Amino acid sequence: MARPIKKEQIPHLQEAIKETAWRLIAEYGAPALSLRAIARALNITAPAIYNYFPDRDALVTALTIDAFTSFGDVQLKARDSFPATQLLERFHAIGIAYRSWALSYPQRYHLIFGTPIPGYQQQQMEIIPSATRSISALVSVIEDIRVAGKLKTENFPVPEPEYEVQLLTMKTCTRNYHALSHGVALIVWSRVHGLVSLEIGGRLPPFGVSGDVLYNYEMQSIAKQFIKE
Amino acid sequence: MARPIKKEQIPHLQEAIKETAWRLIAEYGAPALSLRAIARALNITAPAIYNYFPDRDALVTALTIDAFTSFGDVQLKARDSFPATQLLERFHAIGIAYRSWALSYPQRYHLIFGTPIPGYQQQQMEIIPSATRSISALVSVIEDIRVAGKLKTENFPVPEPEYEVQLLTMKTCTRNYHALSHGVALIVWSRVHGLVSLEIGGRLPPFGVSGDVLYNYEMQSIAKQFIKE
DNA sequence: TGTACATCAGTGAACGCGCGTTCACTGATGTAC
DNA sequence: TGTACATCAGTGAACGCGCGTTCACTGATGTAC
Repeated sequence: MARPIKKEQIPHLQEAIKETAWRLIAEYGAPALSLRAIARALNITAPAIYNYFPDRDALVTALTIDAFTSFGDVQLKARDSFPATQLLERFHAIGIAYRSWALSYPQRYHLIFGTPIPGYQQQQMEIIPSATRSISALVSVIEDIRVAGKLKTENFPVPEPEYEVQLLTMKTCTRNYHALSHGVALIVWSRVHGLVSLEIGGRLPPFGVSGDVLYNYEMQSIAKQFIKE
Repeated sequence: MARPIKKEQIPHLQEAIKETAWRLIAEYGAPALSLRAIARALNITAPAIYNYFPDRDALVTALTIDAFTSFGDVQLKARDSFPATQLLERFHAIGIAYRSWALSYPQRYHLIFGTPIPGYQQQQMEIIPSATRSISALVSVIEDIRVAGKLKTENFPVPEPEYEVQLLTMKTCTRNYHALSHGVALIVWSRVHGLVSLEIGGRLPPFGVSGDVLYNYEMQSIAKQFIKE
């Protein structure tokens, strides 16, 4: 049984724990993260951590939410770096920011978008809001493009009728976008994720084309396929 | 110091160890794999495994090579299910086989293409041949398409001159394809990998379009972008 | 201003666990004569 | 055909390790009077 967490505590150590955890994750990867290693790095005893997180999984959940939030902040900031009328620029800025964040924090990217940790799918509920928000920048811009009549969706698969039901849980988190916008965003995301995850996984190098160049090409391909000019 | 492995040993237990390892990986994921768990499942003592693999990493390396080999077999078989003249059909068959293998063996897919295990990049050398072979089906078909003059590569980024040098290590494993073929194959692979890894990671469901439908759409998009008809 | 007391963040010892790996061994198998 | 011997795959005990988590505790801090 874990100790109850009191809200009056000074958040100083709580933040220090998370920062140290990120440092260790960046160095050794998320699966190797241990409470004792964090405590060691902070010159603290391991049980002290239990004053701030009920157990190890709760810490990982908090880190995951923080990562999604940080990533979402960057995505939304990129979108809003152009006025709402310049949809293509917004789309492009989001794409650039996506890769840039992943290259800056490869282990955070792996934590939130990489191979799911086995036996750690339990409390997904707490993560969903921040995860949904993190991709909302992309979906919202694609929805705006659709509303402006500039989304090319010939041949795009039509979402099933029960789509509405499946999406109920997310409705509290996002605007009620058109199903096509969600679909196109998903494909765009999968392409960007594919390239970025290969790059930060170190599987691109031997092919003579740098990550930047390939990524720019892929972004242009995506825009050409889905956006009318 | 690990015991030397004698070649005269009956391979029966060696195979049983690997099969059990795959079963455990399928159930609990690769990072959780332990020699003791394998031994337990086989009604064997853990040290017995050292008669077949010098240490845990060697076992994981062997499993990785097997996974790449099995995956490569499927890819090559898919390619060769159509005669060398029907390039588009070959291309399509490879794509279908890619997703199908990943869905059948999600944990193997994660092991070879997913988040790299931290602190386990050492003996990549032993893996490279099987890994290179595993994607050679795709590259070879794209090269054939290029040679047939049917590859669309307008705007495709031109590989750097030092490309030749970087590729030296792979030359023993693959035919000497044109750099553009490698580049296009890389983009195609990243798209397919993006969608498939999201699907087997369980991150597609709430979007109302099934994995098959999305995947078929994506394959058609790829073909339309890169292949002249 | 000074004393008694409550709070509670962090300590230190301890728990039980599973892990990789080593080592001397054993006992079945198979060969040599 | 029968005996002596070598081989060696698998055993069982043991090692040292780091882990998550519990628990009774302590000692600084801050409040009440």
